[in-house]
Amino acid sequence: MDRTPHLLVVDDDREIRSLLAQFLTRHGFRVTGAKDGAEMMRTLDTARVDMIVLDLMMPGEDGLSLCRRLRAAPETAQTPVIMLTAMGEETDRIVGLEMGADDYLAKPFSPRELLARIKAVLRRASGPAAPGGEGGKLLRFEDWTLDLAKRELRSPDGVLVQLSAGEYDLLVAFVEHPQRVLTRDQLLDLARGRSAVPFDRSIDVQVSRLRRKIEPDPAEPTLIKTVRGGGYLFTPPVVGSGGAGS
Amino acid sequence: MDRTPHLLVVDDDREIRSLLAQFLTRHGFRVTGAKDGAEMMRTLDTARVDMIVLDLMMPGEDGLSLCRRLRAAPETAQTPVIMLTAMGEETDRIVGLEMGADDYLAKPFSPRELLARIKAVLRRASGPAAPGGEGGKLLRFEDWTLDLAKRELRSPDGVLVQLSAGEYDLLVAFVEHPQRVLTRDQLLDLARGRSAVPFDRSIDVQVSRLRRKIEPDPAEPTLIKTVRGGGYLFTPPVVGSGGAGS
DNA sequence: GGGCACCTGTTACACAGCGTTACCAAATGA
DNA sequence: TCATTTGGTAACGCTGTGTAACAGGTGCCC
Repeated sequence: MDRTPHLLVVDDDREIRSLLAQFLTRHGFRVTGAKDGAEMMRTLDTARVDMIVLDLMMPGEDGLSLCRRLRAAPETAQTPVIMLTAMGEETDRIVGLEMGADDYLAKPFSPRELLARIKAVLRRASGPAAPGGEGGKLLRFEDWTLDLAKRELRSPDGVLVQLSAGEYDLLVAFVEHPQRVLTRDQLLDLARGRSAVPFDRSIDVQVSRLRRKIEPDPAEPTLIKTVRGGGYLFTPPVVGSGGAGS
Repeated sequence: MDRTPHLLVVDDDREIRSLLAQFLTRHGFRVTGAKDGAEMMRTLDTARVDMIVLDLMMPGEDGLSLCRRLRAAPETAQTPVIMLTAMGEETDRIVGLEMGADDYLAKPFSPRELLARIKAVLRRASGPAAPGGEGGKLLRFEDWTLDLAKRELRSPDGVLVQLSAGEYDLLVAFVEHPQRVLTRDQLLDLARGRSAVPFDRSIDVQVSRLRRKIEPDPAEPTLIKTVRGGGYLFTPPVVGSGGAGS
């Protein structure tokens, strides 16, 4: 299962579609392009889409009309829409928001801005139906299951593993940033919300305690690897996560 | 150990390069300058670079075109780019995604602002784990398998070979630049992110240790050959992703 | 409130990784 | 051949990491 948020970019300009796709993919999204309303509808018919980035000005049916259709159909009424407007279309922008877009962005816009808006809208929408964002409550790695709602960890044989609060928080920090080297500072920030004091060894000790509970052989760790001079690395891929932002 | 982020500043104006280098160095970054695309590529070929600050307007190949090339090459597709644009005519048209940069800054800008953007982009770049196909992080040479996600090396018979962090980093440097002579300086930069001190023999020693673990006969190395007066050469072809070249 | 169980950060010590040094061998050049 | 340069690697010491032991803190129960 793939919980990476899936974006649908609708724009008649092939160049823009491709640049957007490239940029957003690089930042952890799955992106599909559509050159017009028909292609958009075809995609929506067959794929789960977490959000639509919609150009306002398009030949044929324009973004406004498409947005109205999206809102009218029950399957897409809840799907967030970000509207791209050309500069100087201020009035249209208002109409766009009235039409049911969740946000808008005036061209030309900076990539950083687009990314911020997308994340904000996804976060806002991740409450009820949308499974993107932080939606998934079950995270799986190797054959372990981490239940974020219940704060429970189940081993591959389904046994409940008792974790202390600190161990659990540390594990969540790892699981939400898998396959990346995390410094002790980052882990301290993610799991404890504080920064390091000189000669702080608390992360080391906590990692050691966590390993004792989840590693098949704590003396030869495979799940949580040490990177000398760097920090620690959670090695297995994690599924069920929406890849938390920074 | 030197894990300070390495920035590559590309600008044809020697003055600007030097000022930026000075300022950013003072704020804890390692900075390399390049006066044009060719110099940029040469640096990227042999050094680990965490981020590129790229001037848009340059004689010869301009920033936009360079940025496209960066995005097209698998080794640099993920490297964040901040674009420096001259305020004025072109700016509005270009500012958007057209450039494929992660952020942009209009000249004249305050150094403080650049610093803030750099930090923001670096923070963001380490956010969601790089996508691009799950489990695609496998590199193979001869019959060895190097798993970049898990930081593991498997021998031809599938046995896990225990590598220390330093040995692993060195091997990655080799594997990512196979079949070309790498000087000790380049290896030091790629594997340790630092530059050589006088009479530095650490690479020699580390190569020796690595050979002991991966060469069939360490006395007669075949994988890592010594190039007298030049450096070392990783001989086997590497498949999986990103052969060097260009 | 006192006793108790549990958690978490600190300290201390053992050990392993890495850079430096030193010495030797191999390659190069005369 | 010898002299010189260059690379291989053993040995050593510094530094980073694993973890046992300890101490203070917190919440619970009687």
